[in-house]
Amino acid sequence: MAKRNFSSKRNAIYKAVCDTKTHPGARWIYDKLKPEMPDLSLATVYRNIAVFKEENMVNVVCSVNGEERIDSNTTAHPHFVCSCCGGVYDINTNDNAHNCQTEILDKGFRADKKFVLYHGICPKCSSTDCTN
Amino acid sequence: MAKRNFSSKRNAIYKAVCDTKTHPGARWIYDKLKPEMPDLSLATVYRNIAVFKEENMVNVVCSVNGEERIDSNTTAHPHFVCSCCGGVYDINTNDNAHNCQTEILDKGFRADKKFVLYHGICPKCSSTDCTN
DNA sequence: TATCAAAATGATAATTATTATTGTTTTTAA
DNA sequence: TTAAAAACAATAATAATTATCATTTTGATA
Repeated sequence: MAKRNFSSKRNAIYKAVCDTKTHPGARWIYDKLKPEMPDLSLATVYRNIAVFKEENMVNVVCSVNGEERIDSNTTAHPHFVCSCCGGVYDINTNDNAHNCQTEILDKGFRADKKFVLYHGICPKCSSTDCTN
Repeated sequence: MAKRNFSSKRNAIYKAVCDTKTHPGARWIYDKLKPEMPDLSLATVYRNIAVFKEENMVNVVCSVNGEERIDSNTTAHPHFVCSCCGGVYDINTNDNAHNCQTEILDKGFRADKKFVLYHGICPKCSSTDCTN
């Protein structure tokens, strides 16, 4: 019953997700790894993201322009998505409620995850008058 | 400078969104209206949803299986998405933070919307041992 | 009411993210 | 070493969304 080791591809994909703050999508991961791993297939990136989801190693924090963005930090924390550049950021607020996983919900609803997402303009786009 | 009236199609689409608690996607709206409006095009549904978004008449509350789900109630309130059936629900909690639009965010981040989303199993799927 | 430009529409092609398929390679456990 | 299971690359298929374009509807105004 030894835990199965990850394949080298899977390890590289997971590491790429862990090593970035971009909350990447599949394409970003693929483009990042492809140069150093020329035989990587985009399908493999998608397949492994699916595995990571099942294993609760990542969460989907939002979709931006139809693309799912994931986070390897699965502890509850709020995110900010820039409606200009599409960037996804971790953010600090004075609201601690996003840490609370145990709110009492309507009778019969059993939640296992909670996501808090802000929409707006990020600092970079604010300063550069981004017109995306 | 009189405000332009909505076309009959646009009115029907908006009414369909307002009249349901399903937090529908484009396809749902189309299937709902098509019988009584046989010349309705799916493109028109998408086009008008885009207009409603621009005019802040609807919010996208989440994506379920790659499909955007919208809500005509644009006041801040939390949602629950069932990972079994894909249903999206309004939900009550003992957390009022989701009503607070004015949290102090990290320096330079300007939020204009906040979304709170729970993931879990809805009452119906809990009781029917849904295996979707 | 007739007219004309802007807006909206239907039909459908194009785009794009994601998933499925298939044959091959790698990994695992004995 | 070896056979089965898992993972893989390549690519086809699927499905949501957007773009195109010719036509129709709308609304203001003459």
